[in-house]
Amino acid sequence: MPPQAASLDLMFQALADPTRRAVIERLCRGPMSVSDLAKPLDMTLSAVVQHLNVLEASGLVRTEKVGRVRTCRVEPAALGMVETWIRDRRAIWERRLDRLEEYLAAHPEEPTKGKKP
Amino acid sequence: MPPQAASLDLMFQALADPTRRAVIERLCRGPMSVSDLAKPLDMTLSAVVQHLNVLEASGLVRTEKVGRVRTCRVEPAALGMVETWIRDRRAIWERRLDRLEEYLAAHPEEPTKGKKP
DNA sequence: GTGATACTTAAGTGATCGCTTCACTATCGG
DNA sequence: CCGATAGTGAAGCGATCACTTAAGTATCAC
Repeated sequence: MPPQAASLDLMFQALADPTRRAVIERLCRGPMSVSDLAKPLDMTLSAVVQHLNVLEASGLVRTEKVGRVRTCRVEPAALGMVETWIRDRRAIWERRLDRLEEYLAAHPEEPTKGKKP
Repeated sequence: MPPQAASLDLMFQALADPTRRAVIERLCRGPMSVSDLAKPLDMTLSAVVQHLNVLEASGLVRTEKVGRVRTCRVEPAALGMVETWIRDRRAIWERRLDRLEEYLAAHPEEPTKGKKP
């Protein structure tokens, strides 16, 4: 799989499932095999593997097979992409707020279309 | 709708769709009516309203109807929740990396289970 | 009032999702 | 070699998704 070919779509999609978020949380503490990841999850190994495929396709998780065990680890750069998108939106929103305050400071006590008695 | 009753599930789900992310990007620049939001989107007004329902249910967007026009705006606190989740994961991952470096510094040139000839 | 505007609601459709079962392949330990 | 372990692949199934069309309601401008 190409390294940075992952899209925000796939990442957000992957993060939308609680099972997959739980997998990521565990992998942030250290790499783990598929079976170990599956142990606390209340579903078949097959289902876990399918979740892992989604996570890997999104770029959030990278896996490597040695012998018969596939070891999974998080790809922090991918999480960083998501974080960046959100931070950028917030920055734009905050910049807008600043301009609004500036405007209100420049036009104090503007009547705001006061109602007629 | 209850104010902070929104879940990460719904937020990530909402953000997983490119149309909905585009809506959020536009709303970060300022509030907008449903029809204005719909104008550049290549789909029916009905479809846009459905996307907005998803966004509002997730807590990412708040809307208010005055007369016959519904005005939509982003809810930055919700975006903050998503950002926090990601930042927390990254923090855990980085803390782990630090411990690893510490360990490697304390045990320099550890043979790493050298292969027997 | 009339007519246009701004949604709203319901029903339907084809695609994708999350999961299961079952059968299968590879690898390791002894 | 054998049996257990670790994972793979495909088919199927009910639920949800992202739309559409079509018909409705409420508000505004005149």
